[in-house]
Amino acid sequence: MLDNESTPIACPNNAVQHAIKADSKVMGPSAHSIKVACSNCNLRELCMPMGLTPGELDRIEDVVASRRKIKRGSTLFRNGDKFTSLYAIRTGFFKTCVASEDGRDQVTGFQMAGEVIGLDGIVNDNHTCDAVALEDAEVCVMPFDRIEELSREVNSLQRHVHKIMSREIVRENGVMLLLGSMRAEERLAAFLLNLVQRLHARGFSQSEVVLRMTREEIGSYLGLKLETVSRTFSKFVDDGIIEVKQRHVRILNTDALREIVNSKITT
Amino acid sequence: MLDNESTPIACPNNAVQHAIKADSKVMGPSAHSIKVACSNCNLRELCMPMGLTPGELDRIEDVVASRRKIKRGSTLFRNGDKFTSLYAIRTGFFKTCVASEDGRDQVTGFQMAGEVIGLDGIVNDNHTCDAVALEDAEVCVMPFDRIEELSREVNSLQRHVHKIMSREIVRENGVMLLLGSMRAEERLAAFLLNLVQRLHARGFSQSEVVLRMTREEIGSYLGLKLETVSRTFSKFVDDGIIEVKQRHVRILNTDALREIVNSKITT
DNA sequence: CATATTCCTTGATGTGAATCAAGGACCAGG
DNA sequence: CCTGGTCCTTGATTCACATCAAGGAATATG
Repeated sequence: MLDNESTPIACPNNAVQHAIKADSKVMGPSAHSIKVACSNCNLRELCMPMGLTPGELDRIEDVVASRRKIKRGSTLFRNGDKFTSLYAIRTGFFKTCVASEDGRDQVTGFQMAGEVIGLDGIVNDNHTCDAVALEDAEVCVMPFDRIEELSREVNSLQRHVHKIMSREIVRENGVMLLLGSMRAEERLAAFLLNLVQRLHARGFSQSEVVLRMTREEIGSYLGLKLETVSRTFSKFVDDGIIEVKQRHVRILNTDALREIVNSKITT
Repeated sequence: MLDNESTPIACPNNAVQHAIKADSKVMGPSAHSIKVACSNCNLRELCMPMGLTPGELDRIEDVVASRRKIKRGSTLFRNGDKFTSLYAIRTGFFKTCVASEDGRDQVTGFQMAGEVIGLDGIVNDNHTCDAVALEDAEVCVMPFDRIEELSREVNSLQRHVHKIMSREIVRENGVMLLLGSMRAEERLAAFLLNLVQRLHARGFSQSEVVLRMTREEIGSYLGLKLETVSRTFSKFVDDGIIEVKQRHVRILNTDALREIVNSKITT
């Protein structure tokens, strides 16, 4: 439930946050010539090339047209923008959010390195949400035409694209369960567990998180007000489950969080 | 927002509920020989064959392996079932629901004729939700292997499959907005508007709905308790916005419902 | 046809989270 | 270093919805 990435990846676990910097160093100072190399990218086990043979990997590199840097606070795409491409996140952290006509705003997800965003745009050739960088970020731009073209030829890519979309559907099902039936503590516990699980799959600590988003953004995602998020953090601290210092969260008792999520409401 | 089917279809609007019976009559008494003919199906403008040329249409008929009838109350697939196929609904009405380990249950959607279910199963080769028929139903079984195979050859089918998945993602975004930020009245109003809009696209009335689900199921979908759903219905009746007689709902003032959904919370 | 069962409505009461409010910590920029 | 702004915490109060409870309508079943 609530999994963005349910497939755990074997990888070093002692890395500190921000350790994954993809291959920017490898490429050297001529990096702006933008010769993409998925084969060298540290994210290849998580990202688009996942499960491809080396031969197929060569071909998928043609899909990545270019890279794009996004400054913290600016948008990769916006509601209403023409849809052209999917984006694989190389570095950085995004939120996606939808808005209703009357100005209400809902964060629909937080995305990190190796995840793909932009799927919402396919159906109407227009994006229906905003993707905002919560820290300086870089994405691989993958024109959707090319993805479709190549996935007609490379079966495993076709399958992978389908899985990415299906995974997003399943993730959203989990969020619906969360929003529809959980209480504040359960929501926040589920959120934290999901976050560390995904970070862990990228080589980060299982117990430490530096939150990239504000309390208000967490609240929007979880259907809570920022005060409630703050209070619930404080409650967890009082209970000795976590330590919180601003955006730095250390999880002291993962099992306690799991129990909170699965609090059997004996009905 | 909350649209399952945002594309309005030109079709007769004076049909009564249950008018769409696909082509069962056309096929005659030998229907159980199960020779599928999307080309004859009344749903072809909504369903899988949407936007295909006649030539392509011939080929997609090969995708539909068989039909399957599902009695009211029984499941088409269940959480944990092996994923093999997508299902296009020919007749009837389904709900999909996910459950958490501790037994909580969340309806994630209601699906009607022409809609495709089963997408959740692609990512892990297992279904992660239950699909339950809310009335006697019939589906076209489309083995996913075949869909993938054919969509490598028929570009418009490939595109269509992508759009179906993307549409589901966008729909769920809308539900997240609803669950995360709307109040009971707004949720129910949005639900009713969405339902009639989709029924209207199938030739039914814009103002009359026969609900196929219980108050409890509506509540689960909307993140409310059944008593709240009932009370909110009563409130709408008091306000002269709808008439309710059990599961039969007549919408008297669509604009009022729209205003409720867009109730500007001047914050 | 009688009766059980499911589903729905309505009232009374309780409560979790929202709202309102104030102050404090941290950060960026002059 | 100061200063304005953003972000966070905490308390007091309110409110929307849940919960508890009872009865009634509709439907299914023997």
